[in-house]
Amino acid sequence: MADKTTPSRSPSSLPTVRTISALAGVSPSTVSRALKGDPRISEKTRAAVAAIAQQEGYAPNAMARGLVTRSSGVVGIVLGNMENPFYGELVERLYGRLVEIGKYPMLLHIGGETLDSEAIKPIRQYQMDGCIIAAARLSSRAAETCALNRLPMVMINRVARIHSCTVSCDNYAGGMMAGELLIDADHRHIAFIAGREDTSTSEDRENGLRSALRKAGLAPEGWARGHYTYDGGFTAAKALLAEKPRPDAIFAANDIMALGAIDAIRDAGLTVPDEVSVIGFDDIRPARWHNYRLTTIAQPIDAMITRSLALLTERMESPELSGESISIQGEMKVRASARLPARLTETSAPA
Amino acid sequence: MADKTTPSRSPSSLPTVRTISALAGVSPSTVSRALKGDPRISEKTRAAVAAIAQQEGYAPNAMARGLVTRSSGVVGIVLGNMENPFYGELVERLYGRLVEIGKYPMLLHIGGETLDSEAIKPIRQYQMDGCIIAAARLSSRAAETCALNRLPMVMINRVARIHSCTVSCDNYAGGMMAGELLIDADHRHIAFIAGREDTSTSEDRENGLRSALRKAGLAPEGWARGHYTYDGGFTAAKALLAEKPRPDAIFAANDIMALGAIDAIRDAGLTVPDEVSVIGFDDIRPARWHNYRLTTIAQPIDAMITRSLALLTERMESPELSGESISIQGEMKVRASARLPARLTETSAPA
DNA sequence: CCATTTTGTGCAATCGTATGCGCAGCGTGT
DNA sequence: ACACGCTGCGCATACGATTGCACAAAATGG
Repeated sequence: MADKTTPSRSPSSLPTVRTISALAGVSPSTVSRALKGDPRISEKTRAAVAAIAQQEGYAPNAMARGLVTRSSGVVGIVLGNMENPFYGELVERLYGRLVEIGKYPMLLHIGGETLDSEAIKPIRQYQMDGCIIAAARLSSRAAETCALNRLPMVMINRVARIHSCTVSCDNYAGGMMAGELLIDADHRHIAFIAGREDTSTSEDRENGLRSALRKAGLAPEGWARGHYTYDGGFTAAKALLAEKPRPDAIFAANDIMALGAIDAIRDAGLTVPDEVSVIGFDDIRPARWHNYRLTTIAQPIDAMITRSLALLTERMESPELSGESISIQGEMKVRASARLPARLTETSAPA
Repeated sequence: MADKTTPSRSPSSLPTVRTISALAGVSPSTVSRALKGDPRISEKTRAAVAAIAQQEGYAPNAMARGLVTRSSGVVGIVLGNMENPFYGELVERLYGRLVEIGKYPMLLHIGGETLDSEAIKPIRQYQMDGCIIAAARLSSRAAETCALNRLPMVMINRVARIHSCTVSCDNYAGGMMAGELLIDADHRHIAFIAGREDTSTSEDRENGLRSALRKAGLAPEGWARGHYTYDGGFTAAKALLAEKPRPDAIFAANDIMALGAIDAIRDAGLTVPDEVSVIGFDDIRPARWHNYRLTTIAQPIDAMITRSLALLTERMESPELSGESISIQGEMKVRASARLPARLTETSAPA
């Protein structure tokens, strides 16, 4: 009843390479080669096969292919806490760039800080081609496993404890820019709201600020932890405002905390930036909202993605390449949440 | 040199079922059965195999397994515009629930409205077990393909044009609740900010509002489109405020537009809720921010996920099940952006 | 016109797992 | 003691694509 070329299966079943080869009157190998443009296949056959494949809506089974090529076309991605819109923006843009290079993103983890070996299991099970890790770190056992398997991997916004690739914004320079802007505007009591403990991003931004302060002969005044959340930023700012002398400027390690800080300042009956200036980091979309108009250092998301993917694809071709760290300059976005230095205002406000 | 059980491969290579079977002195089939608890395997062998597998860090290759079982363990997810924090929250929670049932989410699309057949290609290539589509719809060709392949699929917050599953908040009831609250608080000029064209969510919420207005003998006043974005909500509100009579309340089809509306109202020198009340829909996290304290109808995200996954898993077992639509009641969160009805305030404000 | 290269295609093995079926070995009933 | 059923496990094949190698046909050179 069922001949060899069309084994008896439910009619809705997907076409396989055999279906196409039967229809085209060639062997499965020829179909496979034709479809991927192997130069050994004549142009005539290639066109014929392509036409039939197109018409039948054939697409090679990724699992079968992955089994033999040992490359699944899947790259894992792990994201930070989704309360922070930064990761939404990141994944949105990252997604598009990945499919452009023929890779599909599988979610490995969201929102946790440290990935244990359980969390990275799917990497092995699905033989992922690579992995992009934003704002998380690996447990030492997990890192070991990845290194052992030579998994191409790039961390965004966290330095890895193992020898691997890192792409980040130049957090130190960003912190310095923030500090300089505040100092230029004659702020003398500058406080800092830190992110989560033990995160290089927060530490680097803080160190940048401190360096600017030191250069100006100032000491840091006021420090609180905001855990990278809105509520954290809010309560941190509340605490800072209660100190004496009250800070006249606050630099938060990320935007979402900065927004919390602005709300806390206003909640305390003070105005931004007249009584307290606020600067954030990231340039998430809410930073542009009319109510906030947050002055901030924008992370160069697109550039970071470009570099990340370059590092990744290089290593997918040559796994022996060693780790590399790239840091890209951020751009200061001057808005309304921080008082401007006199030299900037005098031209725009001649009255 | 290389014996049969350990074919010559790079030393870092992953253990396979053969590795384990050789170590345990049993056949590969026994290993496979032992690890999935086949009752035909004796307890003793099972334990021995499990121990070795554990020690070697063995995990079955998902692609090889998927190839024969015709089920990949992957479910596709498509998300709406990530400017809206709602989808960040959704994916964060959805992710956890999926891994609980042993499925891994692969991103299929983000932010676009209509999925063409190109976009759903990975569904076939990776033989996905199912698909969860939030705030998007399928082109008719794409829908056809899915139906043909009997792909279990559930749409969140959009009704499908084909016979499939839908889970959504009861948008009509939600719109009505919003309307009733505003009317109770003696608002008489109630405007609406719509989302994107042709989205059932926006239309249902609007119809709910209209129904409440009708019941109170009121006509809707003011209508503008906000495209489900902050900026859209901002400009829509600006336009509405310029109309005469000026609306004394605005109901926006989602929170992000409502926040834009609040900012527009304040930007116009008016206060919320004294001069204009605002109600949103979703209960995204920024709605709780101190600056906004947005009164809104909360989407029951967890319940929606639960029901979605139930529909999905049912259909993964029995693909012949027909489509089903579930709508779940939302919960009104009364905050500070809408004036309260007298009956609610008199007890709490006895002065 | 024959030998040799080039070009295009097919055969068959392979990737790692799952599973129908067969087959030992053991226990049990008569 | 013999037949029979039951338990526990292995053999072999299938899943769908890729790819090294062999090989036929066509092109080329002498």
